[in-house]
Amino acid sequence: MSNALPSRSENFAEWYNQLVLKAELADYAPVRGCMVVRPYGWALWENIKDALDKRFKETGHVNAAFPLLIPMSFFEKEKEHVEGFSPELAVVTHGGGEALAEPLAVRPTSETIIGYMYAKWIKSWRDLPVLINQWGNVVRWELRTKLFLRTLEFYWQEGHTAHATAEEAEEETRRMLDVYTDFAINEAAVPVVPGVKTESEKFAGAVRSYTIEAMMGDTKALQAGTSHFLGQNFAKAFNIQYLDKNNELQYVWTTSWGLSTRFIGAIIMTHGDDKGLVLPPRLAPIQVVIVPIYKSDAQRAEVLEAADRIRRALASRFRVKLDDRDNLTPGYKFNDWELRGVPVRVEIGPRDLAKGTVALARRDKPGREGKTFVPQEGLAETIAQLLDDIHHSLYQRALAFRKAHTHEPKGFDEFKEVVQNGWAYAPWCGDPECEAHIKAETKATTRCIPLEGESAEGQKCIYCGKPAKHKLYFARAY
RNA sequence: CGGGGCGUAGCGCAGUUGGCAGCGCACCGCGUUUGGGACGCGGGGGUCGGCGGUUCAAGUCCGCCCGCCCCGACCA
Repeated sequence: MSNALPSRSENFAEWYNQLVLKAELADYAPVRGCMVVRPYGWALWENIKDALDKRFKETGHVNAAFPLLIPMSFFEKEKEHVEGFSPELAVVTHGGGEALAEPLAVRPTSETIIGYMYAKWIKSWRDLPVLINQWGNVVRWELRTKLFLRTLEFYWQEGHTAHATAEEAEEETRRMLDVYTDFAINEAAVPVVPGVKTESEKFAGAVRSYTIEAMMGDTKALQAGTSHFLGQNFAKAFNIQYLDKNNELQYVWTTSWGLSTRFIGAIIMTHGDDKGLVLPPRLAPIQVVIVPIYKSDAQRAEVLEAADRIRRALASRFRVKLDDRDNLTPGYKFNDWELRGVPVRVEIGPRDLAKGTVALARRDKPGREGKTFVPQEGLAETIAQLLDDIHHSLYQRALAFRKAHTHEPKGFDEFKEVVQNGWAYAPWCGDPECEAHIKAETKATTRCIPLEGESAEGQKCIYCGKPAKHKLYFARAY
């Protein structure tokens, strides 16, 4: 048990850090707050990327790439945007050995440079809508960092669209929120609450921000994806104008939406257990690992041959790995693959050769409990069903966890109590000052006003007692 | 930036009153093992975070600096 992780209940933060390192998802880079995404972590990101990219294309978007360096002056054009982002900009002041005439910001997000380009490209109502997404990296000089959840540099996609009308832009904003919700639930098995951010929690420069909020294994909330209706703020800042059908000059309406490598953190903290990662089957880099078991050299040859035959038979349907490392015992490999979160493990040994079976172990039920013996005949179909079953039970388990830790406190005393270990769903007056007091007293922030929430009609603010405007979720958050 | 912890082999650490730089794991070789974290024997590997000082002698004492991690304020 030399590689044992701390348990989640004893130290969740430490469990998380060690798990990321030991499962070889990422490692600390030489620069504070930066991480190296290792091949296993990147493979997971690639699967996230593929699943999202497919959805973006299906909803009419195309990919492009905008530059990493942005003239500093661009950030001064939108008032809220500059206030929001200036403190965390990394700035390039020198190039080619000389001081630059104008410093360049390393992009923290690309609304400004894309806005600048859209102003060039958009002239007519016929040019609209513009539906572009970019996969890339951004830099934000955060004070306090954590692997995947908040690093100085992170990878993400950012969609930027321009529309003729507010209605169309709003519709786009909501459509992409739906895409994220669908992705979270149906690919990552992560239950999320889609909703609207309050004024104080919205994106710097947005009219309205939407979010998907997920509950982590320690009951804290994580903003797992965002979609912003930017109104005409950036259009006016960057002069993105077009002539409408009546030959009148109009500003466009824009949106932006993003999901980052932070989502990997969401997956880890939603599904992981004390033995390590539990990866959702549809995103797992390795869906099935085959562990051969043998004693003598003769057995080894026989078992490996059968194991490889099984690998080939499964390879067309699943991402499969045969663990033929000869210097490790099966017991070690079982633990190793459980740490790495592989959803299904196939064990094949001499006894199976004789009987035409394999042992099948499911990661969501670790140890001997999740192990069954099944015929080799029809194995692919058995595994397909098992992966599907694992996906659904992971989702249901996480959903049940969230429900069990979501409360509707009667008064503020109870509110303070429940947000120490869960979410509070409570009425609120809508006053940012009241929101700030709640945060100061409890560390809980407003997460979102759920799209499918209850009316706050006739209810009183959980904090100040004034008439409530919304019923929303409060939680301590990452 | 405030509080805490730490910097010695790839990782985790020990190093007493200043006196040959060590242990466990990992790694390499050989052999035996292999159905829930195997074992024996033999090996390789060091700018003790950096700079300066005290001393015959510094991982150890003194000063300065740097870096990382954790907890807070800020944030996807």
